[in-house]
Formats: sequence, C-alpha cells, structure tokens
Amino acid sequence: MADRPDLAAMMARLTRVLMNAERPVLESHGVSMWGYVVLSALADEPMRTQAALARAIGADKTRIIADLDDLQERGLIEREPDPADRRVRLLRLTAAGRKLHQAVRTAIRAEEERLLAGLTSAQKQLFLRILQDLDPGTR
Amino acid sequence: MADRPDLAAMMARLTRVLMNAERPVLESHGVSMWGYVVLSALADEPMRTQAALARAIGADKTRIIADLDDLQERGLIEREPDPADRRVRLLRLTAAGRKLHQAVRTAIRAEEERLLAGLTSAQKQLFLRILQDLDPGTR
DNA sequence: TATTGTTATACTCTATAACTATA
DNA sequence: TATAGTTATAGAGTATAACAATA
Repeated sequence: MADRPDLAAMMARLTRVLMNAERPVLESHGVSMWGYVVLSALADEPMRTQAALARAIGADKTRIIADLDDLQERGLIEREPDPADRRVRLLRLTAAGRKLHQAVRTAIRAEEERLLAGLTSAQKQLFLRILQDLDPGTR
Repeated sequence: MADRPDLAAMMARLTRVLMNAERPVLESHGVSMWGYVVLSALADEPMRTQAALARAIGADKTRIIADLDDLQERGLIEREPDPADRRVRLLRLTAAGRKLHQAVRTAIRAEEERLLAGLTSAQKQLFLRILQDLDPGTR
C-alpha cells in the first residue's frame, strides 16, 4: 500500500471493529443499533414528527417504524398524536428510556476507551476533536 | 449528545461521506469499490489463491468472483491456474492494472485531501497516524 | 390536493449450501 | 477424501412505491 492504506478503508475497518465490539453491549441491554440511535437522538431533544427523527439520524422514515414500535411497547419512548395535527406523532423519551440510554451509553463509552487504550490522553483528545470537526452530524 | 456523539456514529458518518465522494471517482474509472480493493491488494503483493485474496481484503471468497471476472476480461489482472496445482489461480496485476490502480488511487487521495482540507497539516498527519495505529488492517 | 405515518414490494448486498474440477 | 473455485439459493438490510388517515 506504498505509504498508507486508503482513508476510507481504514475508517471502514475501524467502524466495523467498533460495531462488533458494541454489538454484545447493545444485545445485553436488549436494544438494536437503530433503537439505540433513536434513544440517543431523543435524549438530545424530543421530536415533533417521525420524519424529522429519521432525517436527524440519517435513516429512511420507513426504516425506523419497527424500532419505534418496539421502544414504545417497552415503555422507553412516548409517541402520541399531536392534538393540533393528528397526523404527526410527538416523540420523547420516558424516564425509563432515558435511564436505559444512559446505561448503554456508559457501556459504549467503555468500549470506545478500550479501542483507544493504546493512545496517550493527548492523542485521544486530539483524535476525538478532529473527528467532531469533520463530522457532518455534529449539529 | 451531552459532550460528544458516539465514536462509532461519527466514524460511520464520515465513512459514508467519504464513500459518497469517492463513488463518482470509481465510476469514472469504470471500477467497482470491490474491484478497486482487489487492485489495491494485488498492487501490494500478488496472491496465490482467491481465498487468500478474499481473506486479505475481508471479503467472502464467493463475493469477489464477479469482480475478478470483470477485471480479468478487461486485462487488468492475470489469473492463471498454477501448473503445480491446477485448482488454484495465481493472481497478479497486469501493467494496465497497475496503471489504473495508481490513477484511481491518486484521484481518491485528492478526495481525501478535500475532506481533510479544514485541518492544519500537523493535525492531518496526526489524524492519519492515529488511524494507522488503530487500524487492524495495517500489516 | 398535500402531508404523516404505515404497509407492501422490490432491490442490493452478503452469507450458506450445493456443485465441479482437481488433488 | 479433501480443497479451490464456482454457481445457486436464501437471508438481512435497505429503498421505492402504494395506501390510509388527516389536514
């Protein structure tokens, strides 16, 4: 590879490693990847429509419906028709949902720390800062 | 997201952005993503079996066959039975294949530069270095 | 008529299993 | 019988299109 592998190749491999490490964490809490992403978005701020939520997390609106069904059945999110416009569903975390999200997030942070364990604390900070700067999803 | 988005979320988003930016580059050279990955691996070193190549690039052996067919038909790789064991196929780039790989790689490096344009040269170097250190694919 | 959410369908990608040809 | 490569089949994930409810 001459000097270094392609950036996309390295990023894709690392993403896969991370996701593989996090899968058991998610499973142990009984939540799917998209379920966790939904919880994260709603932990950030409640949403007025499912379409807005889907857009916020970069998913298709049809793709998150099953996850919303599941999260709602388990009492992790509330999803009630807006009285002012009964087509839209107001979405927000329940107390249980917020608690679960925080628990999963803490466990995931621990996995991230494991992946970055070889870096000095200065390198770690710099790496994360650069990623945030490049990240189009950081609002 | 409290302090920062999850690492996996940032990595996945960035990977997607990169791949979207690179897709037109690959298309303009008439090569698929896996085709380019194959060319990259063979540019690194010839392979004695397709299974070894598949393993090297993290793909299933059945998944790369169509790409190998295509690359061979276009004279970009050689793929001849080993006289010593006619079950295995010896794989290597042709001169044309090496030339195409270098052209695509150069174009992809340009896209990478665009993504990283906001960073100082020191940040850029550090970022790439850290990625290489974390990358399990760096042999 | 336009929009939100939902369901149904199709398409892409990948993995698994079955087959051939060599050894 | 075991292995490399190939083809065929099935499964998961995703996107597209059609539909029902509401405005």
